[in-house]
Amino acid sequence: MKMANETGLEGLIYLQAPQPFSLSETIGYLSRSANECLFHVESGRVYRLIEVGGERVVVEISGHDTTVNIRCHSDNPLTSSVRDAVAGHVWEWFDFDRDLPPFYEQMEYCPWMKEVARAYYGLRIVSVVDLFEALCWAIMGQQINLTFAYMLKRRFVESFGVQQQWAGRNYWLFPRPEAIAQLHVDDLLGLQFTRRKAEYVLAVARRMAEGSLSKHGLLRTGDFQAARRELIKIRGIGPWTANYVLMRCLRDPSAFPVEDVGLQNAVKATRGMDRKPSIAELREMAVGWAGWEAYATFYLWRSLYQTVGG
DNA sequence: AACCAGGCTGCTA
DNA sequence: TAGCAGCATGGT
Repeated sequence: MKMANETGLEGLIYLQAPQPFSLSETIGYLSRSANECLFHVESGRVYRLIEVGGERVVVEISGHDTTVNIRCHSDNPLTSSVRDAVAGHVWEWFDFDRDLPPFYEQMEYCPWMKEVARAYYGLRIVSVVDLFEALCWAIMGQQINLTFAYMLKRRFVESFGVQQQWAGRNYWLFPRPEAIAQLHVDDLLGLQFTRRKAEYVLAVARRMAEGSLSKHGLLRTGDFQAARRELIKIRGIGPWTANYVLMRCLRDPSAFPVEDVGLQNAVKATRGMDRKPSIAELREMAVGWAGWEAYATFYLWRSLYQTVGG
């Protein structure tokens, strides 16, 4: 991983953000749900508990578009290796490796998408760094409204996750596959998982716990298509879920969850259609996005809700 | 109260 | 191979 000008002093890390980058748009995206249980936004700052190198650190993110400040709160003094790992985590979280100008150049040829691209200029895909979290979140979100999906996630996290307090507030780490692998379907039915979703999540947890499924393994060849095929072989992971995970976790900029109802509704609203586009129509509309489908999708999702800004 | 929701599986033809 | 019923449950 390449990191630009990362320096640190005690618990403070400065990341020089690649340009363009908009921290306020990013925070706007992170503010989309009041029901989010894994991080929160307060006074324009993002707070989240992460675990890197065996160390648990509450990161507090502030700053501006050119420099992102990460204040680290931990029980132990930060070693340089943990500091590097925190910096790397945030770097990936905000997709700082991406060279974004080609995306905007390409969107200029799509009359309606270029407006969306301009509206959220500097927004980068906020990734879900942990593969297990990304898979579970996608499975939980299948065919239900987002409000209910957030509730399912909260119950799952608060039942089986790792809790830590800082400054009088509870923070949670997403449950580990090893913990979930030991559960039974019945343990999740009480959280209002459907039987199917419970089966899917447990099977994914067991694969990850035994090591037959991992982020590194999926990315090993660098072939996103191969990763997609491997994911779709798993029961409960269909095209939408595979593409969602490729987009949010494996960071394939061409991943395209075309089956996504939210995306369809965003296109309908953006283009003033009187109905949702069919999947075939959406594919046709997206031919000009080639290579950047994930970014176009993310921007369209962003257009679905309004925030007061960072 | 019907219809929708960030789909997937497994059965039919 | 393609089409589709059934799933299961909360939100609006």
